[in-house]
Amino acid sequence: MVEQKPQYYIQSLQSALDVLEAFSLKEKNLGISEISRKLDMNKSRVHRILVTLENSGYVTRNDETQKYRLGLKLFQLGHIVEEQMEVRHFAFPVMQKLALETQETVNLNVIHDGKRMSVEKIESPHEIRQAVELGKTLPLHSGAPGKVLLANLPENRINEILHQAKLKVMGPRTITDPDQLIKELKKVRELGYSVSFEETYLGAVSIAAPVRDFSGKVIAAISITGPVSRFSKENIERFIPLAIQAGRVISQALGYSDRNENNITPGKPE
Amino acid sequence: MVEQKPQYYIQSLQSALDVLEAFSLKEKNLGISEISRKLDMNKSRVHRILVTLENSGYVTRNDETQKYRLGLKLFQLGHIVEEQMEVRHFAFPVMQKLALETQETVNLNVIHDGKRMSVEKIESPHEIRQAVELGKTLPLHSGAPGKVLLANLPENRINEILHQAKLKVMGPRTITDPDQLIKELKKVRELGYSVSFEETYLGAVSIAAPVRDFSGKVIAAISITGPVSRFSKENIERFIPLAIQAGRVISQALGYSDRNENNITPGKPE
DNA sequence: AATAACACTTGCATGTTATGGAATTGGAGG
DNA sequence: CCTCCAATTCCATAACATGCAAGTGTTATT
Repeated sequence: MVEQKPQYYIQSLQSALDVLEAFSLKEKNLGISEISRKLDMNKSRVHRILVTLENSGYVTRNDETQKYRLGLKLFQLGHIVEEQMEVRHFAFPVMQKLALETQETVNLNVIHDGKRMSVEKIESPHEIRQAVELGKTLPLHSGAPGKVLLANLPENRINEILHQAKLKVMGPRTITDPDQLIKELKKVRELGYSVSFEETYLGAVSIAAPVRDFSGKVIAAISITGPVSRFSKENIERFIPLAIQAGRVISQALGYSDRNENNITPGKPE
Repeated sequence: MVEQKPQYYIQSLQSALDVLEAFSLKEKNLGISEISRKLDMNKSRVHRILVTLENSGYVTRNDETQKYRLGLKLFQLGHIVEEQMEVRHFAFPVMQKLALETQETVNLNVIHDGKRMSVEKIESPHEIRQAVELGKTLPLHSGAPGKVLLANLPENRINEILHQAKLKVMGPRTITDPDQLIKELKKVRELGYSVSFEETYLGAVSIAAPVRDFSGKVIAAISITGPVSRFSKENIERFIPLAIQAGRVISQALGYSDRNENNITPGKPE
């Protein structure tokens, strides 16, 4: 929304995309006037956009309430995206193994739009566990998977993200000082993994390691998350190499050859 | 595409949606000229649409090949749709039970855009099994789940679908004669289930039963699918009541009260 | 190495068509 | 019955999406 706009681009289409993005799990049902207010758009414009979107199944209307929701066409397109993400296929069996070994929730995270997003998950069998919503986005500066992804971005991108706005406090121990974060990210690059205590959620610990493609670029982060109560010092020390190893196995499946394991292979600058 | 267009609708937006739908699992990577040819659109128009879509993450561009693919924003929106489909949540445990009892692939299907679409699946543990792509659409006139969904549509919709074009042959035994299909659909309504032999795929058998919402309207079909070799007469006779029962349990979870089990409750006309 | 073929990008003039505003209809609540 | 708010419809206007044509770049062909 506050992005710089490319030169050749279509404003009317952008408004329609904004309308789609006005919907969320928290606000699944929206009426024309609501959207109109929320996006500060003329009502007739919103109306016409919704009529067009509905005609192609991007939204559906509930005849009773007259409100709209996101439609099945998005389910369909979303699953095409899901299917074509190669990393998910390679990652899944490795994630299963990791989940079995740790009995904790395992996630695969990627960067989307300057945030991190979970694209695959296996939930812990414990009653108390992290429940993940696939597709939900969280900031990069908070939590182990975010830090792994952020740490391996080109330096200018890191600075952009750290300085673009005040870093949002997500949990009790979110690091919001850019300088401290820069140090932390350096450590993440050197160690090849990241741990976070309650940075994003109260009572949650995460351990994350990078996943690289054939070129060595970090394209995802694999993470183990669970409640502080089960993440004893011993468990954490056991989990860290498991996470690193899992990341490495997926990377190799993607064609990355990890010849010199002690060498730091920085993310390929774009 | 050949739909009648509502009065108040935005052509430029429609073109952009058409561009999105030009992508599929078979054609995941498309260049500007390809799309331009495929949709008979001016190249600069396609270019500008893609720039705008890319800017919001609806498509991504591969810098090497210069081609575009569908982007993570669609994954995200798709998962919102997935989460908010109540029927999936109620259906899942019932589907698990059904899969366990039959050891065959179980699917939940809904109607989308005059076709049937699988929105949830549990695959058979057997090596030889139906492999389902969630989100893929198939015609309603072919296969047990399609017939269950079609049979419970209002009569005018049925006629529309059966007569709008020549019914496509999908498998060795697809029924393409509208009159024969109408008889078949009547039977499906009376019996409360449907069986299909190789109507959609060579060697595949399906059994499907309806799922109703609180109002009695059929909103989904639950199906069991597998290879002819395992669908002996005895197995089919065993599976049919299991499918019906599964559909009934889900319907009840949705608030449908099945007071008179022998009464036919037709789909509520819109 | 030269040339052809093709894909993507850009600029600009044009008129199509998306837009805002205002008026109308419809439904919910008091 | 009246009020309020939401959705729908109409219409005049000019904003801006569009097509065309030229430009750049890359790959294939001779």
